[in-house]
Amino acid sequence: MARKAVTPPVRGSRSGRPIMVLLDALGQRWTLRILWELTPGPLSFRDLRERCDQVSPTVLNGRLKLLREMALVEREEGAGYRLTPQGQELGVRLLDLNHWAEHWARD
Amino acid sequence: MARKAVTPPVRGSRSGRPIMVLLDALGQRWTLRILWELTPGPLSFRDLRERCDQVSPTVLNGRLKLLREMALVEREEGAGYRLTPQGQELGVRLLDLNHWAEHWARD
DNA sequence: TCTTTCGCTACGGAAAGTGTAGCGACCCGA
DNA sequence: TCGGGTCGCTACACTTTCCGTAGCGAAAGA
Repeated sequence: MARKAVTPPVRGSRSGRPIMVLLDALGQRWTLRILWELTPGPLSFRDLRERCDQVSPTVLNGRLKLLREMALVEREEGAGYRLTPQGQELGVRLLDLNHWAEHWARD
Repeated sequence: MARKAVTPPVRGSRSGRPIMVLLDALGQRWTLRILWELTPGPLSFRDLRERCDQVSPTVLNGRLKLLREMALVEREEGAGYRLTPQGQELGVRLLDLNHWAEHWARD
């Protein structure tokens, strides 16, 4: 498919629209979950893995790499991984989503 | 989710927390994109597929089935697929996300 | 030195996604 | 009444991604 792509790895869409880049990244399994688990505070690689239902380290590392490239997550010596300020802004949206989900579950 | 009842497999998490169900569903490829493409208005199966970079009909149908079970999307005779009121609430959040993404892209 | 914990990688098997072809139902104009 | 077009959707073989487990090298105590 074309998604193997020409040059750049944005994979999901060649439109370049930021939302597409975002949707595509968030649409990979565990990405949203990882952000969610990091919103309360920093976590070590292993702890983060545990929170995410023991997701395989291969995938976790891949996602963290992606999220770091997107400047949503960063690694801090000693404290493990944490959201960047930009990542926290996204986290706020996730919290809102959580709020909505609670309500949605009572349909 | 509670809606899908007891036994099976929300796949991502056994916690039952709605946000987990949601994150898991949205974390499947194309799910977020499909919701996004439906926010402006209803689309036929084929049109929707075209908007989603010609995603394979197999996957598209699978996602639509899931989204319908989650009561986020419904099919209307003649008009194709469209968001339910609940789906539209989610769409609002996606629009907000879009707004943020535009800003985020200028990092 | 021995042990523990850290982030992270290797690798083989399993699952999910992809691309193409095409079916049955429906409509519409000839 | 016969194509020809569109609709939603499925079948199926192929490819990519993901998973689960094992384990490495480094660092930090004991």
